[in-house]
Amino acid sequence: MNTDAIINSFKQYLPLGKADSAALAERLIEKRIKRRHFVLQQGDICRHYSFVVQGCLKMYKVDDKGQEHNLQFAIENQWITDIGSFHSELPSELYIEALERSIILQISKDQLIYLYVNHPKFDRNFRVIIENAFVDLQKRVLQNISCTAEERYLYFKEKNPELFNRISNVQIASYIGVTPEFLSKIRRSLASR
Amino acid sequence: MNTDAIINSFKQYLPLGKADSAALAERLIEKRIKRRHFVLQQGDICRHYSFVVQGCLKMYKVDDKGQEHNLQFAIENQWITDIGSFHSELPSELYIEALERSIILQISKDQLIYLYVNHPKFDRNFRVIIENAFVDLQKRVLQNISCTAEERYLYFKEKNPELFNRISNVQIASYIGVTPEFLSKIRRSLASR
DNA sequence: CCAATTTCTTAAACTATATTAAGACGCTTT
DNA sequence: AAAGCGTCTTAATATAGTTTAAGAAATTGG
Repeated sequence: MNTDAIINSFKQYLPLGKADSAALAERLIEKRIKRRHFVLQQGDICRHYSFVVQGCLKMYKVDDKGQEHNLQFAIENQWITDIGSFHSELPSELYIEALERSIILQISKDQLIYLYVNHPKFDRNFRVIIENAFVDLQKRVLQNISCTAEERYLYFKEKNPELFNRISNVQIASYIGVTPEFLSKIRRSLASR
Repeated sequence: MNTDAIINSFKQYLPLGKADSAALAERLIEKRIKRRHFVLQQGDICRHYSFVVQGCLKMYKVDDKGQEHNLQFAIENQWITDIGSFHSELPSELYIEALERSIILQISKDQLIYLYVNHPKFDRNFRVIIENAFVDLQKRVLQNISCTAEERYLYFKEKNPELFNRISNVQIASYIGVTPEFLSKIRRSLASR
């Protein structure tokens, strides 16, 4: 199990010392997920935070009509989890599914609390991670209530260049909240300018 | 300055001891805000977390066309701040404005960090507050990309009964992301069933 | 490599929402 | 009482986005 990436990823916040890193490494579980396989399914309790070492995951909800709505993607060095279910220990309404063959590192609630209590840096680090995610999510809400689908598409492309070239337009359409047909129309209109 | 409400509000998470409560109370600033006056204006750095003791505030963005888009409301016992600006110390793009004559308690970044370092319960408490806000925000994104305006309106009403009867329809329309005229249409259609 | 599946696109008809303009109502302020 | 202001509504017209259906191109699984 290679934990370099995850330990490295904390460097941007409060870097971990040797003891912190070791404590973390001991508590991680590595999983390999095939394309189209699930890390979390609706109805299950989300028991882990997952860090993507390699690959790409999506988290989404399926509505009454069976349509999928993408809430979040995660590629290398990003975290993904249903925080609501994780903390409440109630069944999740979401799926987390691999878009590519992926390798993830997971930590359970018990182990995370152990880290919070015994290695205070994790407390701070995870708060910063959530705060950043929160700010991004606020921007997304503002966009959803104030921008056109075309603007949301261009913003997604600009802010996620890596992801943009890695996933299908169907996935992007589901994320920005339009049908694939309409996204196709947007793309044609943009191309012809 | 009455700090009962704010100390009480932490009870639902990790209750504060006497020393914690006193440390917090010492670091709060009380402000009285008149209707239509600002706690934060676009271009200013957001220097405080604000806790509403009494009254009602809204946080919103003004777009290029001068339209307001409501990101968040806060009534009694709720927190409001531009977390992005607060942490980055960069100018905010948002306004926080009083919809009613309000009383708030504010804490600055320095003082908050002091609490985090010397009274670890605040670390945990503020993380939980943000996690809960994060989960609500995710639900709102999911709604925005998957529900009709009518569904968003009904959900808002159900989840915010207090607020619903306290603010104008113009404010609700701006929050759910439709024009006031269209909200009026939705309401007529609902009334006639 | 083949067969199956998914993806992307097009177009026409339809539905949801925005825009513009106008008038009615209730609240404040003078 | 009058004037002004914000709110709510209505309606006509315009635009944004969905639905349905179909076919071609690309990707994937065996």
